[in-house]
Amino acid sequence: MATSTVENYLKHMLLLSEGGEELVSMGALAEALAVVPGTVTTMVKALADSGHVEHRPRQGVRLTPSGRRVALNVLRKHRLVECFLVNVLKMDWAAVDTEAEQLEHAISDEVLDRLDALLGHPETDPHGDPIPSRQGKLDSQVYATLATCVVEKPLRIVRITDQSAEFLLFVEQNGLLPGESVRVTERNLASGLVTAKKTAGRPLALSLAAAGKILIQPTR
Amino acid sequence: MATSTVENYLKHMLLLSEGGEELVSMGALAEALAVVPGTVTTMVKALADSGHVEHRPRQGVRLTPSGRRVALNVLRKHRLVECFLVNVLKMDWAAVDTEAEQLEHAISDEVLDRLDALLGHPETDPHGDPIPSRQGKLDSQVYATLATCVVEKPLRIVRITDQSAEFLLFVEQNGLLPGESVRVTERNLASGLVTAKKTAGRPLALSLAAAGKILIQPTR
DNA sequence: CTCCTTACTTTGATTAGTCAAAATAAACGT
DNA sequence: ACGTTTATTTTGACTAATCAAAGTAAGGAG
Repeated sequence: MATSTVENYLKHMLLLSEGGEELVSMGALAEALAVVPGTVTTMVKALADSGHVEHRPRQGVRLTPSGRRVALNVLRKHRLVECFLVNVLKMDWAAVDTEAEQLEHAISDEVLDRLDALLGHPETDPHGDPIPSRQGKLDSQVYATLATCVVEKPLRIVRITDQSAEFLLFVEQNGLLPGESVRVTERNLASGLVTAKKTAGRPLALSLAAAGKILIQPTR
Repeated sequence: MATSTVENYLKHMLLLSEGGEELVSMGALAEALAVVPGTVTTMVKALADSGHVEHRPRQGVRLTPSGRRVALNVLRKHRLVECFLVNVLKMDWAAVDTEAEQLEHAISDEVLDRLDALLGHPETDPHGDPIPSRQGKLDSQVYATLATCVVEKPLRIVRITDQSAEFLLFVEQNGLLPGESVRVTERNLASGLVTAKKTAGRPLALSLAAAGKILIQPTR
């Protein structure tokens, strides 16, 4: 069995390679895992020996099919646990990521399946992040964001791509949860400001950086 | 925070000292934790340094109040998780101990409290083992067993003190679950055999060793 | 082309937890 | 009381994961 450290390395490689790039850099991984780069190099070499990754020295690292399988399983656990914590235990949206970080390494596949059934086989977690299927299929649809969408068109929020409690709290308090309807009334590249408005609500200003973390799709 | 290894040492000390004895021996701990005795000695000395136990060289070890507090918290997590797995996820009675072994170190106090509420503040887990209260109170009532009770008196099974899947499966298949009514029709010390009979059922023979793992109380 | 910056790798050391096997102490039987 | 058994402790070594700091490669900027 993979240790939880190994599971974390693989999970973060998956998350970092989601964003399109093929090879994941040591620096990005070190950042994500909160360790120094030297540690990552060492660990990645070990992971390469065990066949979970392919390491191109000085270039980056890529998951092998076996590594990807492990990573998807961990991600599935993480996101289903988040669903459980929010939907069943009614926990705070912003706190569940930290909790799931621990639980994802402790729950068995058996528990995972039963949790999945209990929750009615959800397709996304409370933040809108897609849940990998039992067979390892992960929805990798590319969405527009409040920073890139067409102005004045009606939109639906589908996903928040920042798990920090701080940002999630902000999102929650301004009613920008996945599923909500919204439209962008103004976008000023020069000032870096985006103004969004819920169907029945006052306008809300956000930075381009923040707007870029809110994924949307056109309504209808 | 205590590592899960530390939590396991403390938990097993608590369980081993439940049986009345004051000092827990290195050998018993090593056995329970499936490590060699030398490892336990080393670890116990570290635990003593951190104030969780009091170590009497060549005699044994005892939990300090702080160690006991940690141990009770872990045990509470373990047993509440077992309740959850059986009552909510409908998992197999005999399998949940192993699962809980992992989860007890991964769930936060926050999740613990919500789980407790969800389950309706149960007092015992599915095997009848008492759940420590949030304040650290643990029911330490001493029960009679099928090996020690009065013959022919009506009894109620309250607890099974063996978590091995093998034994639990046997218990389950013969309907000796906690809550069931039963009486001992015969006990032969020479042959080491106990015969038990459910109110409406055929007599069942067990060894004294097995009978001693089934705790009971007289009905009414 | 050379120097500089930046990312990456290597090296040596550290911590937690473990085992094997040797050393020691206590208890026990005759 | 003496030697033997048994439990415990000690010692030396190992693995996983980590960091600090020194070394190395690759890609610009001039």
